Amino acid sequence: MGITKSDQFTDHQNKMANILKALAHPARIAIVEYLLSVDSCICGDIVNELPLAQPTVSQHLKELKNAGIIKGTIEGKGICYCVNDDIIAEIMSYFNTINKQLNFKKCC
Amino acid sequence: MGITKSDQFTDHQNKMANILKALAHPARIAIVEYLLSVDSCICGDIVNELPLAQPTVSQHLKELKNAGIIKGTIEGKGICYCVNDDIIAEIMSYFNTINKQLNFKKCC
DNA sequence: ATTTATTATCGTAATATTGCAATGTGAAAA
DNA sequence: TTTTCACATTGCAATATTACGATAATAAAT
Repeated sequence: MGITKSDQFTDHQNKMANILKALAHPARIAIVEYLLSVDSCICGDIVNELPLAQPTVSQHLKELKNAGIIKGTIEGKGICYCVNDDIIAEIMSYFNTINKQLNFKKCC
Repeated sequence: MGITKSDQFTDHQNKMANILKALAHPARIAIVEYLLSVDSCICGDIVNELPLAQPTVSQHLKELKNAGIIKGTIEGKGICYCVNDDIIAEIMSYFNTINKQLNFKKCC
């Protein structure tokens, strides 16, 4: 099928899966890493930094934006992008919980 | 196309994307959460816990195993599964780095 | 040896994702 | 206002993913 049975899982499970899906592509990882590699917002040159055509980059940026991973604000002619620290905190908190549960297991 | 240009990105970017992709599905999130919800290894009843058919669950388990997220050891008739703490640590370390870089940014 | 229980694999259908050329849009600059 | 620049959208082709019925494989139990 290719269709996920989202309704069979909890909202939180679907939410986490969606957030992680947004990061589950090397181009989108590369975009996030690039946004972090400079001291301030990036206005304009993301396309030139990636080995992909402009429409492809635009699509990846859209997916990151939809998942809440990055924020974009219009700045004159171009757009200013930066990483949304709230969602990074959310991801870290999720894996922290997982890690805590792991510590209580004496296993395998 | 549907084909990712992996060769255009670094090994680490591809590796992180693959790890996160393994978790980027609510069924696989649910599997991990279930494995953590009990005190020891799970031997046998993962299929009954999920709202999916047995071949589908088997396929998801395989993807989690391939990505190194879970480990499975044959235990008599069934298989004992548990979460691989090494890879959870790796994920946490990655987002910790991201978070540190975020703190140095005064942005947007 | 046959049955039973558990997991894996195959084949296939439906849908999703990735990538890009072509084209559209909107705002600043000329 | 025309051009230019930056980005978005559309449309399409190629490939990947998700799901499951049918069936195989494997090992314990009978």
